[in-house]
Parts: sequence; structure tokens; C-alpha cells
Amino acid sequence: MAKRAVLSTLGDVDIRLLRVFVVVAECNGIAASELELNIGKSTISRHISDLESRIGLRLCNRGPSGFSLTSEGTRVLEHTRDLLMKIDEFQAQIDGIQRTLKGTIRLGIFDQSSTNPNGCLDKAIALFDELAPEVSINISLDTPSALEAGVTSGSLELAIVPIYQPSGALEYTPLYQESMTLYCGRGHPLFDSETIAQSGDIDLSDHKYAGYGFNSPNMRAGNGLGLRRAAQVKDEEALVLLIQSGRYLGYLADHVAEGLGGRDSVCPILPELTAYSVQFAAVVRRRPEPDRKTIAFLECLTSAHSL
Amino acid sequence: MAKRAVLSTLGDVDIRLLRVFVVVAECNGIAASELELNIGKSTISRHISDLESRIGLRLCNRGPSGFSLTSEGTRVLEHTRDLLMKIDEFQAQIDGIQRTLKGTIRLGIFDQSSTNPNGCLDKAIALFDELAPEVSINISLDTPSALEAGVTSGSLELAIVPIYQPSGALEYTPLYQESMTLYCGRGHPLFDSETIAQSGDIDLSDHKYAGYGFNSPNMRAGNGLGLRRAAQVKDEEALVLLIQSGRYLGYLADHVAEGLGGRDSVCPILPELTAYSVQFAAVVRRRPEPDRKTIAFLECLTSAHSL
DNA sequence: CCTAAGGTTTCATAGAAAGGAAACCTTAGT
DNA sequence: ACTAAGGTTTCCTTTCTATGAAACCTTAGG
Repeated sequence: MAKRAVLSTLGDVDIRLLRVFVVVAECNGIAASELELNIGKSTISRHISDLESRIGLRLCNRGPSGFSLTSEGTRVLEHTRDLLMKIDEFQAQIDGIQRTLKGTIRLGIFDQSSTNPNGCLDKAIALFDELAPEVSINISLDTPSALEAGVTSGSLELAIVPIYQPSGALEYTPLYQESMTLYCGRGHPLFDSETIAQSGDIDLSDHKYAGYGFNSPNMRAGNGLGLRRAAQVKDEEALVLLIQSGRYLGYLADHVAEGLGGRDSVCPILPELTAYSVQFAAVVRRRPEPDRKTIAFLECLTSAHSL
Repeated sequence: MAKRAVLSTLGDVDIRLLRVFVVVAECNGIAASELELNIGKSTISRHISDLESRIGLRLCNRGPSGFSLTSEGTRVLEHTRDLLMKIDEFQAQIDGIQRTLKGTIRLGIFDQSSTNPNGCLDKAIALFDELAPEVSINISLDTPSALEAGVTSGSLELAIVPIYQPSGALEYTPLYQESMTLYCGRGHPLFDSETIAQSGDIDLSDHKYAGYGFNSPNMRAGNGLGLRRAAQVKDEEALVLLIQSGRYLGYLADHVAEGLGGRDSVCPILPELTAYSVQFAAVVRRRPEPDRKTIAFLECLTSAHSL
């Protein structure tokens, strides 16, 4: 220990010595405290004299003639008990902080993903609320890229987004998949499933396509098939509307299509070709490392989805 | 450290680490705290991570992207400041105890020694009162042996006695001397100083001798000269009375004899032969080691007598 | 893309601290 | 006087701790 400028102006009263002193005083002698402290008397003796020389006071008379605190020792003992109590209190406070999760967690979810039956966000929230009832949860909906930006900037602790163009600054934890297929509505030329099954080479670019306005796996899939976007939507309801008009093709999550009344309403087009699946993942930032409540929530999410 | 049963259930929060943490938090970064702490950043970095792992919480985000306390870090910081304050307070209290002398000091003085002009007890008391105004002083008079017994038993902190038969259990600190000579009173056959000066061999045992009843240097001196005690006294006034009667020889402190009106009243007998001097000393017990106020008083005594 | 700044990690080392064993010193009580 | 009990000292070993130097990693900002 070369230089201790600011640190310990007086030589940090060794807590350990103080504890020894208290025990010795309570046991009324070194020999008696051996058992309690579980260390040899030579060590205890040295501890006591160390303490005495550090604080510059003789604390107790000890020897074959008996043990007794000096008047100063009595006073020091009082203050020491005080201090040790304070330290224990401190420990307890720290433990409390460690145990209790407090604050607010800001979650973001992809605004078109809340209906997926594979998503167990509800279960995760229930789990988390049990684990950390003191944390208030704040959920916002947005587009995947906006969510990722939010997480990166720190305005969101965690988001659930489809994995599209993973950012290196973010940590993705896969949760569930969503399968997407190109659909058309009743009245569309491609609506008849038989027809579609037979004709091997339909030129999809002959048909109008409706898709989201923002960057997404959806959009990439559309481009890959040579689809040309003739309508831009912002949300799923609008897309469903366009498809059901019988004039547009569009990608729908299969669970959405099923909810639409089955084959009477919409019809998948060349699933083998057009279907793809999107991996949804919880995303948190890599650094600064997410805080404990976020990690806890992430754990709740993964365990909710692994059931 | 093999076993730490009672000691440090949780691993004594190293005060040092906490201090480092506070400084780093206040400096808003490790690099900035280097100067303040006067230790290298590698060490500081390790300290912070040590602390974090000891208390099981991440306290701050740090790195090229900047420094910030986590929410937990903020809370820990508060409690830490609290604790450090308490520790400083403790130190101050100890310092206070160290500085302040309190209680009562019980002094004993030889009941025949208070008139000696060499004794500077008054000055010593004045010094002590300045140094330790909170200590109340308790003075009792007694015979040397009673005083030594009192010091040995602990019923007196300190006594001032003539050194006669030093006890090994006591610590003697010489203070001043008192010279004693054999005197006789006007009317005594040996009163004429001329006569005495001429006759080389006076048989002192021809004369009545008056001395103290208790063991003392005085008594030993009397015995050594072959004096036979014909009268026993308990205090000096009585002795003076007997000597002034012209019938008795007796040892008087020279300063007492001088106070008696000089040669007209009493006359020294063969000073070269009979005179002896008594060393007065402060006496404290060796063990249990005297307490601080006693040591302080002893210092006051010696410095009062060394002026 | 490059660099500087802020931190972290690794490595090696000096020194402190904790501990036990055994010899030793004192004192109370026989 | 002798002994046992209570402490202290001495000596040595083992384990930690603190520390700086230097290499390294990461990010902000030209």
C-alpha cells in the first residue's frame, strides 16, 4: 500500500478487529472467546493489541488476574456496537437492493405481432409480475426498426421484433416463429386452389401486391418473388381489407388467415414457394449491459416461450 | 483465513472499496478519479468490479461510451455515503475518547510531606487541571505504607511517598528530596552547637529519642545511630513539641526546623553524621497498567518538579 | 478508416494479514 | 513454593491484497 491520499485518512478501522473486540468483551476474556471466535488465543491477543494500538487506547485489562474493560474500553465498546449495527444495516440494505427489482421497464413490441398465438408475452408478463411486482411495465408498439432504434438508444429496455437485419449492437434471443404465406381473397384470379396447384409457373408479377411500407422480412419476400407493390399499408387490418377485396395479393401470417374464416375468405398461394417464416426475438442492447430487471424480464420471456 | 464463523457472515464489506466507489462516482469515471485517488486505473477498475461482485450488483456503466451509475448504483451510493459518514463519526468519537480524560483520580500523599517547599504538588495539580479539566481530583493523606497498599490494591491511582522499601509491584518516579537531620531543642544538653562541634564522640544513645511509630526511613535512621525510642509520635507537630521540650532528640526535615524560628528554637546535631535525605517519589502500580489520566497526572508531576 | 480516450485484463511482485504452535510470563489459589 | 489458568511473544507458514505496467478491447469522433 504505497499511497493512500484520500483513502483512509486515519487507517481504516479494521472492522474485523472491532468484531473481535466485541466478542471478547462479551465473553469476558480471551480464553472464553476462543470457542466463540473459533481462532486461537494468540491470534485474538494480537488482534486486541492491534486494535488498541490503532485507536491509541487501552481497552481492557487482561491477564491471570482477570479481565475487565477499562473505562475507555467501555465507551469504545458502545460506539463499536453502534458502528457494527450500522454496518449490518448497510449489508441488509444492499441485500434489499439486490433482491428487490424496482423501477420501470419499457418494452416495445412489433405492432403487428400481438395476435400471434405463439407469442407468450402475456404469460411472460404474469411471470415477471410475480417475480418483480415493484417494477412497472410500460409497453409501446412500433415498427421493428423503430423498436431496435429505441433499444439501441436506451429509450426501451427490451423489444420483441422479427429478426430481419440483426444489428451487431443488439442481442437477439429467439422466442417464437411466425409463418407467413402469400394470400389472395375470394374473387381473385388465383383464388381457386386447384388452378393454382396445377399451373406450375404463375407469374406473380402479373398481380397487384399489397405490403407494408416499412422495411421488413415481408417486404424482402415480396421483392424476392418479383412482386410489385401496388398498395402500401401500415397495419394488418388494412392489408386484410385489400386482400379480401379480391384485387390484391399480400402476405399474411397463417394464424391471421385462419382467423379470417378459412378458405372461404382468403386462400394461400403456392405455399411451397411463397411461404417463409419469421423468427421473432427479444432484443436487448449489448452495452451498456441491460440492467437486472431487464435480464429478469428476458428470462421470464424465454421461460414463457419454452413451456 | 481458515474459519470465519462469527466474523463477517457476509464478507466484511471492504470499506476501502466503498471509498473508491464513492470517489469514482463523484469524479464521474475511473480516469477522472485516478488523480483524486492517486492509484492507477487498472487498480481502480479492479476495485470497482470487486465491489460489484461482492455486493452482487452492477453499480455503473463505464467504458468509452461514457460513465453513468446504474439505478442500483445510485441507491448503493446513497447508503454507502451514509455508512462512510457513520464510520467517520465513529473515528471522531474514538478520537474524542482519546483526547478527553474523564473520571476521578485518587491521589494519596504522605501526611507529613505537604509542607516541603520542594514538593510541587500544587503546580502539578494546576497543570493537570488545565490538561484534564474533566477529571475530578481526590486527595487523601496517610502513612507511606498505607498509601502503597492503596496503590497496589487499586484504591488509589497514585501516591507520593518517601522511598523506603520499594515494592516490586509498584513503579517509583523520583520527584524531590527531603533532607532530615537529628535535632534537639533549647535546654537539651546537646543544644550548644560549640560543644557538639568539639566533642567527636557523643553517645547518642544516652539521650531520649522521639520518632514515628510507623515504619519509615526516619525510624531506620534512628536505629542506625543506636538511638532508642523513648517516645512515639504520629505526626510532626507532636514530634516538634517533644523536641522543643528540650528533653528529646528527633529527626526533623530541615525545612521544618527552619520554619521553627532557627537556632533559637532547635539545633541540628552532628549533621555530617546524622543527616540523611529521603527521596520522595510518585508511585503507581505496574499492573494493571495505570490508566491515561493517571499517566497524565504523573507527567504533570514530573514536569512540575523538573522546572 | 483511423485514432485517441476510457476501461479491462493479464502478469508479476512486494507486502500485509491471519493463523497456529510453542515457549514464556504473571498471578491466584492451593 | 507449586501449579494451573490466562495472556503475550516469537517464529514461521500460508493466503490475500494492492499495485503498476503493458497489452488489449471498445467506441466516439474526426
